Amino acid sequence: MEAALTLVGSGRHFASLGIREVTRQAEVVPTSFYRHFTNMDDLGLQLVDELALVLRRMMREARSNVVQAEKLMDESVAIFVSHVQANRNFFTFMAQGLAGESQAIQQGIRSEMQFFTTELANDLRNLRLDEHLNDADLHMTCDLVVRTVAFSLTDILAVSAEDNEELDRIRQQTTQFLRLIFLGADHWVSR
Amino acid sequence: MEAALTLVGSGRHFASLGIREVTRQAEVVPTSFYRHFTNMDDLGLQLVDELALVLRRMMREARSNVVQAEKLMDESVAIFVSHVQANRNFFTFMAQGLAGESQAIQQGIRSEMQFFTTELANDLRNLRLDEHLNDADLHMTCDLVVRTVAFSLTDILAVSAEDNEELDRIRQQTTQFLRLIFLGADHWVSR
DNA sequence: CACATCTGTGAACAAATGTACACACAGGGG
DNA sequence: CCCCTGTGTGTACATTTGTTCACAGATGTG
Repeated sequence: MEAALTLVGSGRHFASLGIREVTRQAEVVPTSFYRHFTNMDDLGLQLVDELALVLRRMMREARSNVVQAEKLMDESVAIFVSHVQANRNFFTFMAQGLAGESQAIQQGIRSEMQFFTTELANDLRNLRLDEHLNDADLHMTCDLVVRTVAFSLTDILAVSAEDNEELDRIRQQTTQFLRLIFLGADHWVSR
Repeated sequence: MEAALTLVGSGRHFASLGIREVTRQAEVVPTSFYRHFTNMDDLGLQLVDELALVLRRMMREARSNVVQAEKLMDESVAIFVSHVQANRNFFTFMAQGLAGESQAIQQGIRSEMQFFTTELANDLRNLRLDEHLNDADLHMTCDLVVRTVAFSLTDILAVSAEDNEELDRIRQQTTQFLRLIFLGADHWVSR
């Protein structure tokens, strides 16, 4: 799995990886592959499972950093970006899987995002933010937020990890997106 | 190119297609491939060029349908969805390329989206909407809109083309996203 | 008509791929 | 101590792949 991620991180697309290629990278004989996976698809699914862990760790850190609603967005975005940097290959895999991977993998990533959305909605409820929104509308808002952040993934991954100038631009832009969304949510009238 | 799109439409990922595979689908001998392309990457780039045409056609139709600001969003979303249906394979290719394809292809799709964003901003200016926004903020808003619609692509492509019920849900959801964004834009204060 | 340009064909080949099988060795539980 | 289970190895083979080359028919232009 690590070998697959390495290859993905080096510009290859997961869907185009072969068994032999992965085992070569893992410095293991091709036959060994079948000891752990039946398929490349199988490997992908297990990667999704690990990805879930990465996301949960990120969520935990974001939650523990809630100091004030004021800086909430800037800090959350910053945490997101730094986690992407720290797990670049994982997130590259995720970005690739958002649209394109096998049915099952795509489904897995998608449901992970849904989970994330739900958790975010809960958190906002607990923080007593956006109290004028009913559950459906709050969920809708969070959905849009998660999508927006997920999309910014492609921006982050498109720039080299050291280009701090550009990274800062992305952070700023993403924050602005979120600000715009929540501003809309503020004035949203639930029916 | 048509053969490649067909394969992509049938669940394969573009990055995993081989020359022989494509020529087989095209009912042509492998050697013929080199008469037209040097690479699979080359083929992909030419697909991006054609994709640009598809997008422009869609934009034209959306523009000609501007009747009133009231229904603008619903109709634009409807036009988008119907174009995706009509060019399913093309849009599948686009969704795959948003994150994952070779550097050049990804870059191509990305710049096509930027073009789209700029055009949208121009249109809104001409319609005298959101006049309180400065150019930068209007562009930012349009960027978010385009991203949101692009993301909904993955939703549309994930459901079968006949599931009208689910499609309607997606249309409705996307429209709501846009409504939320523009509501935010309404109250945005440009500095 | 002659000619150049495009596009497609067939045969060929070295390289790589997925998968199967029999075997080896390590570790831990009975 | 023995044996079972998990993991890795080496060999093997039929398929598939990318790419090459020389050749053939169509096309349109002079």
